[in-house]
Amino acid sequence: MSENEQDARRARLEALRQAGVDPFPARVAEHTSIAALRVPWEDVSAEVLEAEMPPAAIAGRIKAHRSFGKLLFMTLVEDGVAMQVCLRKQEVTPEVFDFSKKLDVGDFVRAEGFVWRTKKGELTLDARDVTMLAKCLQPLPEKWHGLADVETRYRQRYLDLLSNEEARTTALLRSRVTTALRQFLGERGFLEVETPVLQPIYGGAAARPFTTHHNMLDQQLYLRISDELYLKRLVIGGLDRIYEIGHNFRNEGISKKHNPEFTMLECYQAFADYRDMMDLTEAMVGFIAESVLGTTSVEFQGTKLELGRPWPRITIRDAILEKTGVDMLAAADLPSLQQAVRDAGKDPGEAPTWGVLVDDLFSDYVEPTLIQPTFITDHPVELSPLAKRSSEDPRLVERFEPFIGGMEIGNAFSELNDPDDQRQRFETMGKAREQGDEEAHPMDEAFLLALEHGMPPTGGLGIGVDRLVMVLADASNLREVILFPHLRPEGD
RNA sequence: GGGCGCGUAGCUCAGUUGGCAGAGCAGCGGACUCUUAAUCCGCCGGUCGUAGGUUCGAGCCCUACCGCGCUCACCA
Repeated sequence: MSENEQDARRARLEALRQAGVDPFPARVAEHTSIAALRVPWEDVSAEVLEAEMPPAAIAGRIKAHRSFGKLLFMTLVEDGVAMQVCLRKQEVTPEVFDFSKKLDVGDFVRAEGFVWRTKKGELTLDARDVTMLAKCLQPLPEKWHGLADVETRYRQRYLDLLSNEEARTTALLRSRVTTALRQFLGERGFLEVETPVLQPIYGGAAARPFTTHHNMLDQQLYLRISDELYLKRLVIGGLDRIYEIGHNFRNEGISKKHNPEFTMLECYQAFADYRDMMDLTEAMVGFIAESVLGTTSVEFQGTKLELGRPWPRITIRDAILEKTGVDMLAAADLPSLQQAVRDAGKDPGEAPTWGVLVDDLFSDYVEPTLIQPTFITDHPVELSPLAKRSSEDPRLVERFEPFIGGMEIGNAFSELNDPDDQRQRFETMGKAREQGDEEAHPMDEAFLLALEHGMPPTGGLGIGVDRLVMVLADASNLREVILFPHLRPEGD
């Protein structure tokens, strides 16, 4: 016979049907989870098991299948936990033995028998009956080397999860992170809310949006680039402590730190400012690390990070001054800042405005050095259209960004609640748009109307959940912590 | 978008100077009552990413394209 493996599996599927066996039954007869079954018997001796013969039934996917003449072993896996099953020809009907011999790796079965221990000491289910739960028609990745092809790991993540322990570990870790996040915020009285993904006007960040269309309304809509403007409306409405964990969509480049859709936590606390949000951020990240890893000390890309509080708080002015010798506040317009940069022996580049040059200096000379958790604070107002002005310097805002591992993992500020100032900021952004800045914020009259109804002093915080998970999972690429990262369509 | 690298059997990978496309695992047939990467014997399995070109002859050299990775640029 020269059939390939798929054909062979199809043939066995047909044979089952011919024999009157449903290869995809709906019901699974009574069984115990493998994890739960192992617990009471893990340390019980072969002699005791032999004498007691505890009856048991388990269900799982066949991970390995080894057959001898009159003896057969297979390993079942259920929810990540494995257990060996054996069939002895003299103990089962010829039908059951024959059926079991023809099972494929990847099939799901239920096995019923007695808890037992082999001569090699392995806890095993000595089966008397085996039934089909679901046929697997495709061969699974090789048992020894697993699945290494990066593209296949992303496109067919289920294979990655099945064959690479690390993929499973990361998925579990990510889930525990969001659980811990909800626990942390819930304990502090924050309410989880949901706001629109489809928005008539996008806002809350500087980014190009994805555009879509509602057919019946004949309305252009955008996939949100941020939840911010809706969450603030809720604060105005008296929901004083709220958060949302959801996807944002930004129509930009893809890199190991950027996916077109990513998970953002945004939370807002009325009667708080950005200092309070720094306290909250430190406590939150520490709590999450402690919850999922049991420690705030983590290894990230070869460096030990201490995520416990307190984190240094450095103004963006001081950070740039320290790394470049340039004082952005002493050189408070574009030409003088450019000159200061040149005087420091560095290239000011093509930055069109003072604020952008500040941002460039920060990105080039400071950001890569922020390995240990650090708050960078007090950004130029020009870069922060939704943040409240600093009472000490109107050129700056009460804003901070937390950095870990050289990555920006969030953004936060004392929220701008002066509707007239907010209108001016929008208008400034409007001019930038006219000058070709596609990422500048569009005017949002509905949001301004909401602000005019009064928003309390409020602290707002956004955390890039994917990047935080990267740090905790020691992942070098965002795609490792996103189950289905965006890829180009498969070519031919 | 630029640069560099990669793409060979279902999976993991070899493939020499351009000279008949290979191994292990998986699969198929057989042996086997304690294996757990089972073992042993036999067999099947290929659009060498795609399309062109050079050559007597291309997995290998050249060109274009597709996909993936790294990196730079762009970008929170």
